[in-house]
Order: sequence, then C-alpha cells, then structure tokens
Amino acid sequence: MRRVTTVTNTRELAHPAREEIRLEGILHALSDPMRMRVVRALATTEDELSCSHFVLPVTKSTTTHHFRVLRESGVIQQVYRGTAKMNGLRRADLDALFPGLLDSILEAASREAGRLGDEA
Amino acid sequence: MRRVTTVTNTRELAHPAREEIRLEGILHALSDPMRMRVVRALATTEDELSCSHFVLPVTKSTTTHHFRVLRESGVIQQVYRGTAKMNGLRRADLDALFPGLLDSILEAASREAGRLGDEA
DNA sequence: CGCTTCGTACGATAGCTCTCGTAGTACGGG
DNA sequence: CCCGTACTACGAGAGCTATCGTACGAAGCG
Repeated sequence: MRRVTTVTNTRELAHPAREEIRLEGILHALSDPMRMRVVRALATTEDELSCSHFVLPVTKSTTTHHFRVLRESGVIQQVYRGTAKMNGLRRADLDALFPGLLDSILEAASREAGRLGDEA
Repeated sequence: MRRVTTVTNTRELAHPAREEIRLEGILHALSDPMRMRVVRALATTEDELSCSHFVLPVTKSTTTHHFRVLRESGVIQQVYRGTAKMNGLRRADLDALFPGLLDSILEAASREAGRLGDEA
C-alpha cells in the first residue's frame, strides 16, 4: 500500500545497457516468428506501440513473455504509460553497436514474407 | 554388405533447396556461439574446410550436431571427400535470398569480437 | 468505491537443444 | 585383411523455451 507522490510512472523495467547487448541474444530473439512479427511492426513506425496493439495468435501471458525476451536482449525498450506498456525499437543503440544489421535483417524478413506470399 | 561400383561418394547429405531456406532458421543457427565461430571461420576463406579443422571446446559428437544444424538450416553445404567431410558457406544461395544479410551478421560478429577483446 | 482494461507473476507442461559417452560405419593405407 | 582416422548414430541427461491457465496488481473511469 505504499503511496506514490509523483504523477509519473513508478513501475520500472530493467533494460540492458548498450554495451551489454549481445549479437547472440539479438539473433536468438529474432529467430522466433512471434517476436520477429513484433519487431517488424515496430520498425514501420517512429511511434511507440502498446503491447495490446499487437494481435498475436498466442495468449496474453505468452505475449508478455516474448516482449520480455525482446527487452532483455536489448532489441526493444519498454516503458509504462498509464495502464499501457509502450514499446519501441532501440534503433540508436543497435545501429551504434552493429551498423546496418537491423536493416539487413528487416529487409531479409520483408523479402521472405514477400516470397512466401505473406505480403508486406 | 551392399557393394558399390562407383568410385565417387556414396554417402549423401540432405540439404534444403535454396527456396526452402528460412530466415528464422538462419538466425537460430547463428545464435549459438559454437556455430557462429564455425561460420566466421568459413567466411575467411574460399576453400572448404573439414570438420576436424575446427577445434571447438566440445566433443566430436556435439560438433557433428552443430554442423548438422548449420547444414539443415541452409547456412553451409557439406560433402564427403574420402573420410573427411568438407564444409563451405552457401554464399550464393544466401546472397540470392537475403542480399547483404550474411555480411551484416559477419560484420556484427567481428565488431562484437573486437569490442569484447576476442580480437579478429 | 467498484468496474474495466492492461499487463504481470507463478506454476505447469511439452518439446526442443546442447552436451556427453559409447558404440559403430565408411574410407584409405599398408 | 587389418588398422587408424574421420565422422555418425543412438541414448541419455540437464536446461532452456514456448505455451497455457489462473490469479493477481496498477491505472483510469465513472
């Protein structure tokens, strides 16, 4: 029952620092179809998207799990905004660490989607 | 006891066709340190390298396992040459499917290795 | 103060995966 | 024909992972 005086958010989320991000972790995170889907959606916009914005064919707890994997691997950043949890790609960090990598992977994903008829 | 009349190799290895290669599978294959190590070594040369050329800190059966994962995901091609099994990157196929992807990942791996002091 | 919406925590389960050891097959050389 | 080298197959174990369901907490709305 601790009272909070600030208007802003209390719930904090642990993110790896830029230097802690590992290529291995990124590749692993993106090797799951659900997570790749999320990242591709995030890449299409500058805005942050809420978790509930995504409609994945899995339950909500599983979705939470995937977002956590993405956050802990350093691919996305998450912040609470009211009841919603907003998600954004860590573009600056990823580009600084591995220039061109994210774009190559996104391009590859897009290519494959097109090739397999998923479109987009 | 089947006798073979041909002089060339009998043992065939199953490889995915180019169109069967999946990005997901590639990323997963490369998200393992041992396998990334192998791929990085293969990328440094045009030649094919035998499995025994690699000295990984795991047993031989584990090594066999990793090579199989790489082959089945379409990252490498393998062929028997006498008692040896030669390995080569499937550069042409990968570049055709996902232009720039392999190089970006290799570059990222190299960057991280440098950053972490592994050198090379 | 309830109610709703959004997301989390926890426990469970099935399946995969990395690892090993042992036993075995294929090839080439003497 | 036997032996050594190179790699495989199989079985097993420990650990991770994707998934679910249920129960819960946090924020906002009326």
